[in-house]
Amino acid sequence: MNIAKVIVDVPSSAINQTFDYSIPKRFQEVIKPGMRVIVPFGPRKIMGFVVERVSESSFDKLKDIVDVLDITPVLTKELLDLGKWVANNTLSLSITALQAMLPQVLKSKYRKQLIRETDEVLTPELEHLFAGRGFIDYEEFEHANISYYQLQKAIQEGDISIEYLVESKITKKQIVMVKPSKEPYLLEEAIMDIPKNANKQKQVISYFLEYPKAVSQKELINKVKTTSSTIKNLVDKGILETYKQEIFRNPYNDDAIKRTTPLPLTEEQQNAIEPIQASINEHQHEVFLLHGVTGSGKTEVYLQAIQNVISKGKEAIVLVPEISLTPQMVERFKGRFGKNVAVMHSALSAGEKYDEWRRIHRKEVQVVVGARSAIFAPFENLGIIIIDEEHETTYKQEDQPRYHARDVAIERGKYHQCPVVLGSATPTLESYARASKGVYQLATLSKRTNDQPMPRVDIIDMRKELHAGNRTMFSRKLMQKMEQCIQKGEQVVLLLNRRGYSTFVMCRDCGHVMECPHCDIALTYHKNSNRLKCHYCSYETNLPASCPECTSDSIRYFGTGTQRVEEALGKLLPEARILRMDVDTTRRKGSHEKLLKQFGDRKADILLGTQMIAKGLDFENVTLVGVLTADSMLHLPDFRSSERTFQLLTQVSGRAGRHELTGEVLVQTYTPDHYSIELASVYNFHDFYKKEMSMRRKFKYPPYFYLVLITVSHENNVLAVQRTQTIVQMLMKSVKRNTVVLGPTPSPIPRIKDRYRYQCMIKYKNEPNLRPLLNKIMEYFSDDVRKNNLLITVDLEPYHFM
DNA sequence: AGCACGCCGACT
DNA sequence: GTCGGCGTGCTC
Repeated sequence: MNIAKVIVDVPSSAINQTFDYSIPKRFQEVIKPGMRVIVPFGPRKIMGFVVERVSESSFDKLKDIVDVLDITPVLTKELLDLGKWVANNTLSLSITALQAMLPQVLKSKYRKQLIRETDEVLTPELEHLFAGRGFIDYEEFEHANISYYQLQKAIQEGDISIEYLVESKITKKQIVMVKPSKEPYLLEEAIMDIPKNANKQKQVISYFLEYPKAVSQKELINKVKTTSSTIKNLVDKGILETYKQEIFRNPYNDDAIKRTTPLPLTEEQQNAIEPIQASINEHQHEVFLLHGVTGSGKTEVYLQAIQNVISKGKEAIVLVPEISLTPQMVERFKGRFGKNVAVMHSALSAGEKYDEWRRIHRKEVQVVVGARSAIFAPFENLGIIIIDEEHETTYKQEDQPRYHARDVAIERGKYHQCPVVLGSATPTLESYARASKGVYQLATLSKRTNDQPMPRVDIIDMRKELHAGNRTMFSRKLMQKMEQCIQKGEQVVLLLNRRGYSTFVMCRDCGHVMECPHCDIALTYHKNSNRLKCHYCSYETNLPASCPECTSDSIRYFGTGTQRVEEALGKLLPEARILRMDVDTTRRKGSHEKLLKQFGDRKADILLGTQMIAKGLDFENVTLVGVLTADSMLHLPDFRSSERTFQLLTQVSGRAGRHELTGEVLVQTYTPDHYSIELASVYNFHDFYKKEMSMRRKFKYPPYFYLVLITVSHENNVLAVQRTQTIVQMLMKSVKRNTVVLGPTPSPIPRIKDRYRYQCMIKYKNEPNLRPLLNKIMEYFSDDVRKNNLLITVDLEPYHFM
């Protein structure tokens, strides 16, 4: 078994296979599948994952593994297999799938160096480049204006050699520790020898007489009220010694979190949790869809199921959408399970993420709460996987590997024979349909735990406002309600559904809209910099003083950005204190929490924001929720737009009246009779489900059909269409009769970064050979991709169509 | 992907 | 003879 099968770190379809290496004697006891190794690959050295150990290879010129990067495997057998599964199911490369399972810092960086091998004089240019040094970075050579030929000759002569290095990005946080280097009785003697005036030094030694254990320098300085120079003096005298110790960053202050105990469950909760507990106890894989209205206590069900899992010595993964992974959310889990919880969140630094990952890897925790990628937590004894807010699209990764965390969860659930719980107030049609068919088990929580009714929702027809002469973006009713609310000292949440709308600049005379010269999309106006920016490439420009088309100077910005709403609101309600929450005000780490805390402390009357305020907020003093433009995403080119609208309205309505005070919701819209808005306003998920299902059936969309979206892009418009056309033809030839192949269609954004984009959509019910077929197509175009800069992306079960 | 190798054409 | 620019094929 002295041969290792290795997946090497080369993201290319030509390299998407294992390579065999022989394991040198010194590593034979060490190397296990799942470890990262360094292997020679052509002239270079690169990182690779050992996936298997075997005793024979069909390749006869095996090279040796040159180094091992891990002491224990970073990937378990299960995760290696899961990587293969992910690669197969998303048409991605094995190496990409494996890398996606690990924290960023475990990725390798590569460096190339030139080594001087002789003392003899080199050419003047090369002498100048080395400037007396024994080796230099290859980059330096590239920047210096020296011909490659010259270097090549020096290499041939053996005067210079090239070295390929593999480097790690790992940074381990270290602190300085101090401890006495003598026995206590010797310390007492040492005190005598300290000069009379060196009081602090004596105090430090006395400290160690009392607590002879090692202590961090920081803490010591704090306790004795001294400085590092005192300690350094004692180290120089040989009385103390310092050393560095690696510590784990803990971004959350666990001790400050109040511990909670399980709450008594309502009858509904009890009914919901019983089959889940049974699945845990009987070690049976099953998928549960927990359909619970906002405020119905889904989290308590999760917590008590996890409690059961922990008590069996097993582990739990909880996935939460990125935006609702707020400190409040984390506290609920840390409050119940304390230090037994790791948190994986994109707001953590790379080092912090690595430390949290290691806590899981070392089996120091049994629970991980995290965003999408936490589904790959290296647990070996999973007892439950929970996906909260199951309908959120952030669970689908938008770049390679394009996996859906829900699918991965179910795959892991099967392996570990444990339950997977999908929770939502507004389940996806896909999941609800499966539950209806009995593929998933459905559990329903229809009542709020505080027994309050859901807040009343009023739909306001904005067309009538316009007819009545109200040109502001606030209806008269909303204005009146806000005023009342603020007078009573209660708070308002205003949602601006900005997707599909942004502030664009248009000439009032000729109608010319400022667009990006590289992408077919309107530029977005940014007020703080007074510049126009493209959201798809890095292009930006100054706001022109006059229209570039007709030179008119009546060029204005339109649309309803949060900044504009804030301004308008400030004029209409000058006495109101407004807190704005959007990408601009929450970019800085921690600012999200700070804003929410301010609002919670009633430092503002109105919280104005985008999607991010729809999720998980729980403020007792909020009695009015206003949705400014409910239909802004209804007209996006996306078959899920009705579903998304329904989900968002339901989620945001749940923000009002969560406590004693009753809440009220006002929904402004230009399409008041659209079924997604009407049915959301009466909390009628069932009728929405039925109506939307009939639409999906009619237009052949999920859950009735599966989808594949192929996007082709190239600088040359004609070439892009032609290649898409070829793909469509290839598909048509091999596909079943009831399968639909659409295209070539220009992408909703037809050009990005000067590349023209075309799409092909496949709708199918059953195509067992689709994956090989798609692989064949990709293979067919591999030359065009390599030489011609053609780009083809295949997205199985897409969630974004732009 | 990233690298070497080799062929070719331009320049001195 | 010297140098740089691509196109091609390989990596255990």
